Amino acid sequence: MIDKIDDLNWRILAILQQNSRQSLVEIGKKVGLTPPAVAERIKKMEDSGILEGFKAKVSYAKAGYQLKAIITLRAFMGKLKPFLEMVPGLPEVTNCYRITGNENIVMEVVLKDQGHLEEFIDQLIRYGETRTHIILSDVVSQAPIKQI
Amino acid sequence: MIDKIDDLNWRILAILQQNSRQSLVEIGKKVGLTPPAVAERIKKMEDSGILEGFKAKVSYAKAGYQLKAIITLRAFMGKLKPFLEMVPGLPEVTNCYRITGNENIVMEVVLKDQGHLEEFIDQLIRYGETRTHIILSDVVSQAPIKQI
DNA sequence: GATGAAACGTTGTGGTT
DNA sequence: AACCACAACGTTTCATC
Repeated sequence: MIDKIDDLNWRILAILQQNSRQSLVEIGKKVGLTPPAVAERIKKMEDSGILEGFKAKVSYAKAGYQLKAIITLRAFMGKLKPFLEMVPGLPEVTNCYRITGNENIVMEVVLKDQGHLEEFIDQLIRYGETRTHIILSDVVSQAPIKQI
Repeated sequence: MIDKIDDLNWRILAILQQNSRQSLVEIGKKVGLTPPAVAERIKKMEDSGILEGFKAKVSYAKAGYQLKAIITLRAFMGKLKPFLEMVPGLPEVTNCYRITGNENIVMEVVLKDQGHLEEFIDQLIRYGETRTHIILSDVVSQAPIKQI
């Protein structure tokens, strides 16, 4: 397996992060390799775990989720574990992290409307104290990972 | 253009969000359509903006970013606009949102190590007061959007 | 990594419901 | 309007160098 990423692979990663639906011919032209060489490099990066997958990005708004929010949770004593087991089942939660600091959890959630937000927060109050921040706009959204 | 998503399209979206590198033949088998019918549905969803794109997911850790953090910023008077113009140029910032509440901004950042984190925070102090939370673990990560 | 051939997938046309 | 069948085209993959 490979562990360091060379410049050519960084360029391939940049291309695939921007748009993964390009043919090996197109990618090869951009980086100066033949299609089989590109295919082999992509396969090796998948095998080594650098490339975790290829996913479609769906518009939250067009899918009917008009509201996004950041919610932090400060779990009650003994309620963190039940929360961690329950949260992957919530369809509204797109990201959830355990964090250091006064709060234990931060979540990014998508919601239909304010009523939906209210219902969602009501589900959480038995696990801990929440703080909600409505997202007004995306400044940076899923920026590609760049070379250090 | 289409504005509502029918059940068949939701199933196609679920498949593409899980793995966008499946052939039209495979997708067609799963949803009970022929490849041209699947292709036409995907094209229409792209045209209407429901499908925003196809992107490769890269491992932060394997790319050399050992640390993730959530940083909130409470911008100083007159410093929010300069910050919003500057932040898309920071390679460490993968997501950045304007939010309601006491803080104006929440960011998700990737970093090499603690020294890198320190340097990064130092860049921000001229724009406002920051609060940093190290991410200990991912509980939910880029969950697919589901049907309401 | 390149080349060339075979296998496979995608895309367009025409026709059906 | 949405889908199917089939053919033409492009892409991926595999053997060999």
